[in-house]
Amino acid sequence: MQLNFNSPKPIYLQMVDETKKALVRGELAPGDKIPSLKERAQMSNVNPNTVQRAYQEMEREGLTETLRGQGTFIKNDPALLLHIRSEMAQTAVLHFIEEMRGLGIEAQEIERILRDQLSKEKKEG
Amino acid sequence: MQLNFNSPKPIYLQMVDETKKALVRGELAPGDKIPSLKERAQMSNVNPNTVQRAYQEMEREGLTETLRGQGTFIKNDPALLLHIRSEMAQTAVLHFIEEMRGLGIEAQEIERILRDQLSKEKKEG
Amino acid sequence: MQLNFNSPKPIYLQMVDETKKALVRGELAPGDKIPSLKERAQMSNVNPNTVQRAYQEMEREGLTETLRGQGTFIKNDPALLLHIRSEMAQTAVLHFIEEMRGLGIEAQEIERILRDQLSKEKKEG
Amino acid sequence: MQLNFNSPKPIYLQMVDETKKALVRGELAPGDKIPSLKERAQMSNVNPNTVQRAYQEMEREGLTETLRGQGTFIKNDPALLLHIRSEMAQTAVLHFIEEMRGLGIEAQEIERILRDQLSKEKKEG
DNA sequence: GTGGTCTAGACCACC
DNA sequence: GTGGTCTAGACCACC
Repeated sequence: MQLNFNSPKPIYLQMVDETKKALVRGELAPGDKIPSLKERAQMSNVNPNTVQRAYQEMEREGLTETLRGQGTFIKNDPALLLHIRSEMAQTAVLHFIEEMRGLGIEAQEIERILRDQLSKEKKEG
Repeated sequence: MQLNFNSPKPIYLQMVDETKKALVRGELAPGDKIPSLKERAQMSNVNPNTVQRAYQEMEREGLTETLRGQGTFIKNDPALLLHIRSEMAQTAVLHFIEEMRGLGIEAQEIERILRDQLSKEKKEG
Repeated sequence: MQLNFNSPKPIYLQMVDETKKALVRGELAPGDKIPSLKERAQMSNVNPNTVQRAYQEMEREGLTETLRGQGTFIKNDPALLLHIRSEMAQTAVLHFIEEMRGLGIEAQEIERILRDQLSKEKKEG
Repeated sequence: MQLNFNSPKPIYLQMVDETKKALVRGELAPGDKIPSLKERAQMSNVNPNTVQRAYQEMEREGLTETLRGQGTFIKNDPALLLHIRSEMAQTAVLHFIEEMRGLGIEAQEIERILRDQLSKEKKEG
């Protein structure tokens, strides 16, 4: 859960994204309780109201549900994980292609650039 | 030159990026005069102060130079275009890979997802 | 006895209303014993403190009476049922009219909208 | 714009409803600018953050749109007014019928009670 | 302890 | 001046 306090992207949205990623990576599972507002606020060194805004957004998106006085839980919906995974991957790939096209770079070269970078990282990593 | 006024990315940085992309795509060439603050402000429906900040940033990055009383010009440096192109493509591909890894998706599947999307767009487009 | 835990209306008041409705519908009768705090708390999946507050409120409104060691009973007052029925119906109709007037909808159209909805439900139901 | 500070219904939701009603009653029109956060906060004797939450909710529901630095406007969508009017009237009538059914009161008597109240108000008013 | 609402007030980008 | 984000901290209903 690394937050970038200098990013123009609001912290509460970064928190939503990080929660989705944790779910997709299997670090969270449907039905899991997520930390309370105050716990998360302390962990992330952020104001509880900011956490609340993130949790509110997640609830609005159908990612979590809240049980009064008990806390907030990842929705226990088996399709949720796959849905979020494909949604986020789709967003990322579309954004990438759009960026490259904005540079006048087309399909073949886009693929090549990705392949080059991946194999470069493999050698180095 | 499409600006997204709801993006958290500051408008002036969006303007810098759009100028870079126009250059890379060949819509602008080294040595070209770019619009005056006021022209650009009207074209983009943006406050002249915002344009000024974009122009300052471009100057700071070595992308443009201003000739007193004559206006602002894309720097007449033959290497500039290639440099910006590879810099922006590099940024995009690194960002994309990082996003996908954040979802627990690794090299092979990243390539597959990109390939799928590109061929899907080819069919549809 | 359906409680809405996301309603802004306090749970204990929802419980009072539900008890009144059960009485008016004849599911409870004057003189009937109502469940103990603990029973009701378990049935409704609610904290006993919340039930207690509901029971206090019902006592305060003259709806119930408690006999030491024997439990809580719907008051054995023949007029009670009719009184509550007309009071709740009155509250509902006044609230409805006020809502509709707030939308600039006047008597004739209010009646029409109600009639339409009732006949629609009749056909469907 | 009368707010009830003692209602359990959150103030920000009351503000959303009041704005919808003003629109339906014709006191606001599509395209109109609504008061700025600070103006509205002063007018309503409420904290600007509370107003902002109301405005945010209206934006989320597609009722308004925000132009950076210029303010918040009722969306200029001709269908909006009728849509909200019928949505709110529908909600009210369904709620009313449900309340009455909860009291064991059925169609004919529901209609009669409404008619009686309306003609009573006519005589008195 | 748990989330929900609200106040008070700061700082920011943009007009 | 305009809305957007964030902090700090209060009070509430419910557990």
